[in-house]
Amino acid sequence: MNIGEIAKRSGVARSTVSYALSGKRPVSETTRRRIQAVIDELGYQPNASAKALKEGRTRTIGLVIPPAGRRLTDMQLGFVASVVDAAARADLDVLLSPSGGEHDRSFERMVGGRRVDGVILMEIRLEDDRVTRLRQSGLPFVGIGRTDRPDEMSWVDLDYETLISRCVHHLADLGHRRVALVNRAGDLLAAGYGPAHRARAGFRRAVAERGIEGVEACCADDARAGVSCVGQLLADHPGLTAIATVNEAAMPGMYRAIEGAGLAVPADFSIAGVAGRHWAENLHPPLTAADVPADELGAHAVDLLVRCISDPAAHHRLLLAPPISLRGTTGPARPRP
Amino acid sequence: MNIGEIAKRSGVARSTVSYALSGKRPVSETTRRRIQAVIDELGYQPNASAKALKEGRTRTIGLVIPPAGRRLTDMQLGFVASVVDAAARADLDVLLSPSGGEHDRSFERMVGGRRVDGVILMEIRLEDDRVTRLRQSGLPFVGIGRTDRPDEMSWVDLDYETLISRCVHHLADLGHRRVALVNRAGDLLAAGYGPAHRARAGFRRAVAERGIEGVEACCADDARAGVSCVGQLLADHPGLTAIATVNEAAMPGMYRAIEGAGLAVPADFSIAGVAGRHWAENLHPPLTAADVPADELGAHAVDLLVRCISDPAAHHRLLLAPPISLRGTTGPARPRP
DNA sequence: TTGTAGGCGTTATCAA
DNA sequence: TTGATAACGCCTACAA
Repeated sequence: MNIGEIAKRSGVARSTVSYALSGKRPVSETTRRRIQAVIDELGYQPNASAKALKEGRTRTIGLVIPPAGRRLTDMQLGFVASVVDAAARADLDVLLSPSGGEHDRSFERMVGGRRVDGVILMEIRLEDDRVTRLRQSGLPFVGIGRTDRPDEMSWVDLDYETLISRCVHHLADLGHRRVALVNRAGDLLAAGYGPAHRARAGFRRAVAERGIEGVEACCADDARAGVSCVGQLLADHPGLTAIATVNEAAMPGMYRAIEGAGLAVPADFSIAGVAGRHWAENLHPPLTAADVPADELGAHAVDLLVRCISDPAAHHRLLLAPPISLRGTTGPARPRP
Repeated sequence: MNIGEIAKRSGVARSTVSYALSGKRPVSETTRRRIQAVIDELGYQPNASAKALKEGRTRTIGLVIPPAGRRLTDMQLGFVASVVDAAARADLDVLLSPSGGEHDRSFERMVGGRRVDGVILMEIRLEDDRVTRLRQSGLPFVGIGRTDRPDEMSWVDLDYETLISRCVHHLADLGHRRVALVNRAGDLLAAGYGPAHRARAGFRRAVAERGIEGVEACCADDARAGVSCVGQLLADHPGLTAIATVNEAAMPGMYRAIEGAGLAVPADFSIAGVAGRHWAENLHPPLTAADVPADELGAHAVDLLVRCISDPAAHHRLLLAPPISLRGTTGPARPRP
């Protein structure tokens, strides 16, 4: 079914059908109705490829997600869901590309084949080939996260450095003198993943500012790694009384390790972190954390991208530092039993 | 950058460039090389819209996911990831549509605008408008899940009826005489969501077969609902000694409620369920469950869809009933303290 | 108020 | 071995 068929059956020219649909030229009420009747009867809808070819835009945005090998965290899932949702509200479709570091066919198809009008890039590294590729392609794009040259692109990001720093200050205020950072996985840190680096930087800064002792550990993104990582920390550092963490996925395991060591939270041991609100609330006990507004982040990213598309020269940035919500996993420091 | 430009700079006709790229017609080695050099230099890649228009196919599949309002379960996330991954392996792109029951613009764009060559439909209801719409459109599609007329479409599904029945039999074998089913959310059941209905059917059948007492409860898909639901069950039914469940997301809460009632798992109380392997393993203690092979399901769906696309007349079906993995949350029945 | 015609970038048929 | 040309379905400038 195409516009020519509709035109023929309505007894008008193809252009008249087109104008009746777009409203860009007045069409008499009678012909408009006749055309509409035929369209309704046959269930016609313009072919998206032809339209995209003619108009030079696809009304589609690309969303580049981490490849499926490593499973997405709850927070990342929140981003994806909110991007898809915000795009749908703006009548934009979303094309997904699971692309990691190297050249990736689906990414290349999306960018090189001009399948999309713009791209949202998740899980950006401090140095990122995909950013380079997108810049040279001229396609508008927005990062959820930023590289080490943040002024050269548009992005929305969480201020992990500030957030972790606030956690440490909060713990120091409660009298904790020996605090550990449970960071993301070691390979992410090694690969130059921004949040892991910036969390470390914020941790070091705050620890120095307060003159307390800081211990750093990397931990894979799952509950079992959390158990062993925190188990090790507790064993190695008897004076440790608190943890600051950005590793959402490992938290259930961290709780378990603390409990397993015979410590009560927050009476004997404190935890503060950065996590999705839903995640923090559903832990037991609910986690004192800076609540990552995943929904907002995705919506903001779509919003910025739409602006980048209409004005490709401009860059837009948004750095969020949500406040810490006290939920009861932090308390006054007390020497460990 | 388009094929005409490449042709001009290579000093050949547009068709020659096209053939050099597709290999559908012999091109002399020298011209081929000359063309390739220009292509490499300019980084040319055919425009996807033009190609789709000409070829009549987009090399894209649509994936219809539940709208973002209700957040996806771990298992659903696994489906999405595996579909995207399997599609990427087959050099297919994935267009996402968050569409629930009613008419949805993004769904309509995808189907009516022929933006995709086929569709994978998640979270199908026993009666589902989207299935009706897809059938009339003639677009090949595969359901992850099936309607109450399963012979009229292609699908992959889990045999929830059999799986829950096996859980009940396993519990009965251990001597449990009073067993509860913790089903998915009540509104899902009311909306005619297949897995919830089939889980109930399997539960009732097995309970009848074993002549034991069954209690049914619906529970929203999150941990806190699990706490209150199981808390209520334990309070209302003192003789209850085991639970069978398909509500993955509520399980952490269910554990918590059981623990809160002073019961140990599996010494005092048993649980068996259906859950993603990753999920079951990461619970504490690890859950005895039929492991949903989410990765396989997604890959199978893509595979079936590809076959449906090449032969639109045929229907393909796949019903999976993975065995129960014993992990230590079920034990001999013992009267509750 | 409506019709005609050209072109978006490709692929494929027909000729050379 | 290669080139000219038509066609995919749509939108829109121009003409009537």
